[in-house]
Amino acid sequence: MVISQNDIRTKFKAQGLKVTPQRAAIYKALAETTSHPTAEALFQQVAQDYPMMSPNTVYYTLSTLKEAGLVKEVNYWHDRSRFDANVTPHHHLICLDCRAIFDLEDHALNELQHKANVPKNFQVLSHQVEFYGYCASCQKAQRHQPSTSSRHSHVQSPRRKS
Amino acid sequence: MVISQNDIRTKFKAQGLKVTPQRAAIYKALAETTSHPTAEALFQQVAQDYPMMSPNTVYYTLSTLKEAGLVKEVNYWHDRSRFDANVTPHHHLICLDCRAIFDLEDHALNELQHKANVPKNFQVLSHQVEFYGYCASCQKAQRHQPSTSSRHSHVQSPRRKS
DNA sequence: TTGCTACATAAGAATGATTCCTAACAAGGA
DNA sequence: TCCTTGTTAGGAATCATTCTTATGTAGCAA
Repeated sequence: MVISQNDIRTKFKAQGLKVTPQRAAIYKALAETTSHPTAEALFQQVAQDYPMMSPNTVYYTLSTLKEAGLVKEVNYWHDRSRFDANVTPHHHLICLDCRAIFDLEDHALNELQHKANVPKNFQVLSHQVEFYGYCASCQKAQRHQPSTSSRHSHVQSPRRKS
Repeated sequence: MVISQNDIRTKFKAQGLKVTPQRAAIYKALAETTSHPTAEALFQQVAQDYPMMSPNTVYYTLSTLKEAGLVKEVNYWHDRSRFDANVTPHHHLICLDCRAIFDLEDHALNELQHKANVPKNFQVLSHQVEFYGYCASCQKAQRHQPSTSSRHSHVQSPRRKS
């Protein structure tokens, strides 16, 4: 999907973001693919037009665009491996604040892969539903404290700020 | 949930795994929690009983148990961040072989969070369904080649072996 | 148009989860 | 009990991501 400089400018302005050539190029590259690239892949591509580009800028820009809601991190939960000895099909509730993961058993959800509109040429072996939101404790905490991050600890906090 | 040494021995034997004290302790710790711990958290806990334990052993053991199907990595897709400029609700098909991510639009899936059996005290903001399996290309490739990993490249391969 | 200010960029160093390498060890079969 | 092979511990290496800092520039105001 092609996206014009004007579209980009409009989107950025709407979020109060400065429009810089690097920033626009990174967003353009991401908006014109459906391949869910890594930061590094984006860097490789954009660097062809901007040889001085630093990987740093890609990380910084993606983080900014993410905060502005213009891009999404597909694998939100990528920071560290999390393990489970429960290998039967089940699903997860993920707290965006304290990052706790709760199990959700819901038989109806287990049937999705037979019902969803998956293209025939993709062979599905399993699936998993992730619900994102706030757990009971974090909802309570939010009534009293400003909304920074992890205020209390069911779980160890992420290794990096965000 | 309590799990006996005998249960552990039985499960391990069934998969042809040696039963070592460290390995049993790591599995026991994981089987007795629903908190989806990180490797480091498991290490912290198990190290209380096995002061000589190395983090290395935890990683190695988890990888072994994972291959044996005794444990699961919750966030399969944790290795590197992947980005998407499509911020509208949609879902993903994830190829276990080449690790490509394909978009899936399915309006019915978008309604799940209103239908699923989520506890009332968890406030759901969004959700996402991930289907795991093999994409068309990887299915074809598997007819000819032994099943190691990434054989062809829609996408850059992971930075580490598995 | 020009100058200012705040935010953006580049470059390099630092961080930290995970993996690699290797030597000593031990489980389990013979 | 002995051997073989997979396991463990320790330390070094890897590499995505973040931090730090100095320089650059977008966008507003005059």
